[in-house]
Amino acid sequence: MKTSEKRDQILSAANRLFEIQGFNGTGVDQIAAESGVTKRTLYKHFGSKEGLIREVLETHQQEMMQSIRSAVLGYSQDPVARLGKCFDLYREWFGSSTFSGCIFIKTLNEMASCSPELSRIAQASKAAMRDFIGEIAALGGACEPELIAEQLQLLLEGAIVVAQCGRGAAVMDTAQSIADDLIATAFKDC
Amino acid sequence: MKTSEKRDQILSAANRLFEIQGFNGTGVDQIAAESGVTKRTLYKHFGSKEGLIREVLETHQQEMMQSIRSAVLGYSQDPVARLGKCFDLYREWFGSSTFSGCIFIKTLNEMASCSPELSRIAQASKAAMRDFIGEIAALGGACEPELIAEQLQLLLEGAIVVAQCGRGAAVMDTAQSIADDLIATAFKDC
DNA sequence: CCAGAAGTATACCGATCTGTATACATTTGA
DNA sequence: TCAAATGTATACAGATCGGTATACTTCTGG
Repeated sequence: MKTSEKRDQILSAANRLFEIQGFNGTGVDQIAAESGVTKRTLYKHFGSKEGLIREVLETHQQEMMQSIRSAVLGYSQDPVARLGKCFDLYREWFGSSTFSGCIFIKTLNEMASCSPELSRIAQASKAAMRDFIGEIAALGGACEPELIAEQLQLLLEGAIVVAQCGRGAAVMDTAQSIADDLIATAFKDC
Repeated sequence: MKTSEKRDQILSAANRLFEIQGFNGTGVDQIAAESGVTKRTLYKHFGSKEGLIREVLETHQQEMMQSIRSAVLGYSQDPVARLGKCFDLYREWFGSSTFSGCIFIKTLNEMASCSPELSRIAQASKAAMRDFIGEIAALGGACEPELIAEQLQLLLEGAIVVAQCGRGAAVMDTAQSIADDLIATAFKDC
């Protein structure tokens, strides 16, 4: 019952507009208009604007993690190559013409004071990505999986911000070179 | 003529509210009320909300860089200690009870689509911090000042985001340990 | 077959938004 | 000293905000 074409159109348009204009900068009317539905339909599906944002974030998180998981796990069996693949995916993201930052960072920056619920979802998304890196490291036999996960997360989040500052995908040259050293260390002598 | 008590009160309240609630989440009425001035006075000083935001960002940038400069340059003559001091300052920032992210990252996330002018100011702020790190490194005789500057910027920006994700100041343990290695390398053999 | 779910179209509500108008008070510097 | 600058107080304009009401249509599955 959760599957509906109109519903997906709304989620897709809302996600796109929130990424470009932010949450408070995007009105419900605009989302309805660009989804090709009426406001009535939108509210039937999501109840409120905050409900819509919640669904957008959760759907985005689910699809993103699934996409990263399959790309990384299918790329190689080697943990070093797998972690490198994560950075490649971020590089692609930054290079895409529609890149305009991370919707979860946006959530923390814009909604933290008015919605603990949305903050929690955003934080959970970041934790899930860090845990995924930790899983890869642990499966590959890293000395301290949680340490390398936190280190790489630091680089990836920093890269998002620096890419937004006008450096684009080029920042990944720097990020990946630091990551290579950290990864090498994480799989040495243990 | 640019110095005025009321003007400073407005800038201070606006800066605080923007950091907590974001730009679109903060109304001019609220800023005026919490500054203890009327909207009329606010508009006499800044012309428009965007004009106010611009002044807030430029003032914030000026005061922040001055504060960091004096703290870092006064702390030691040793470039390694100076760079470490930058990380200490960020750790203090994350640990403060009012920490709620970086106002320039907020600007890029919320205003990029509606104000290239504000985006430019935010990007310039990030570039200024990176250049400052580059200066310290260059003065200290680093092999590649611009490289270490970009590397440390990556870590500092990442730390801001991760700190916002609930890790708080603890993330600086990880960031600083990576930075120590990068800094050691930057000042070795050249 | 037909009932209920899902959608459209349009108008509306009260609140809030940025920004302005009018009229008066206070401060201050040449 | 007195005029300009700066401020207060209040009301208002026009637009947009999130969200709802009414009335009608279309799709779909048991």
